[in-house]
Amino acid sequence: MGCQVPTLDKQQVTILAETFRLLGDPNRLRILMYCLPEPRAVGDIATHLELSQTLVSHHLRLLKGARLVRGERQAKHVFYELADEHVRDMLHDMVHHIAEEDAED
Amino acid sequence: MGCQVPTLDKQQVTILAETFRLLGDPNRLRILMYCLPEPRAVGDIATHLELSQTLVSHHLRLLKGARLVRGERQAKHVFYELADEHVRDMLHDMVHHIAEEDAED
DNA sequence: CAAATATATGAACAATTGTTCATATAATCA
DNA sequence: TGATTATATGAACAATTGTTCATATATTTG
Repeated sequence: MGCQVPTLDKQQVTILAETFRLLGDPNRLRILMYCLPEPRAVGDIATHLELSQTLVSHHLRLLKGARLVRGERQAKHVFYELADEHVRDMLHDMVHHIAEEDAED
Repeated sequence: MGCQVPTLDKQQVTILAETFRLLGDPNRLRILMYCLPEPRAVGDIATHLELSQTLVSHHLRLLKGARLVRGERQAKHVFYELADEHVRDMLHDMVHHIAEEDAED
């Protein structure tokens, strides 16, 4: 038999859901994916994804609040990157699973 | 160097985000988690999670639409279970990562 | 210092979404 | 068949959320 998923109580599930919710917006997810390979400046993200600077800032604030991302100031620029390896692995796993599901049609 | 996450285009990211969005609601996620160990009837889910039957049905319809869950009728009851092993693994991985992130505080 | 560049913040609005209520469909049993 | 149980559906509403606009803060450079 496979691994057991530990049972989470109502509150823990809500916390987990909160993370999923943040990943659930296309633009926010695109921002995360773009920051995956290397730290990116806000303006760079906005230009590359064709989003307004304001919108990118708002989204980054939410992602930062959930510790999915962290930003480091270098002179006039603030570079954002994934907060840690767990977030990176998490995205990797999800993309992997989604890709495999698509392939099975 | 670690594994590379394949670059997804705008549309693919949107599809991925759609899955995350569905997992982003606490009640929907609780329903999924409850169906993780074994197939569950709608009424059972509603009772156990203290949600209205209507609400559970609505959520199950969305989850089913995204192929996260599938239902099988047995007489008067419809039993829902996770659609496949990918969904199961996906949830497992996510819970795993979230749990580890919490533990690092 | 003022000007310029890069990012952040707050208010406001449109659109989406979770939930409820009322009701319909499906299946079983008397 | 009609009655009962289990689930599904549709409309309506309240609340949340993504986005924009205007403006503020921070950093560098003249």
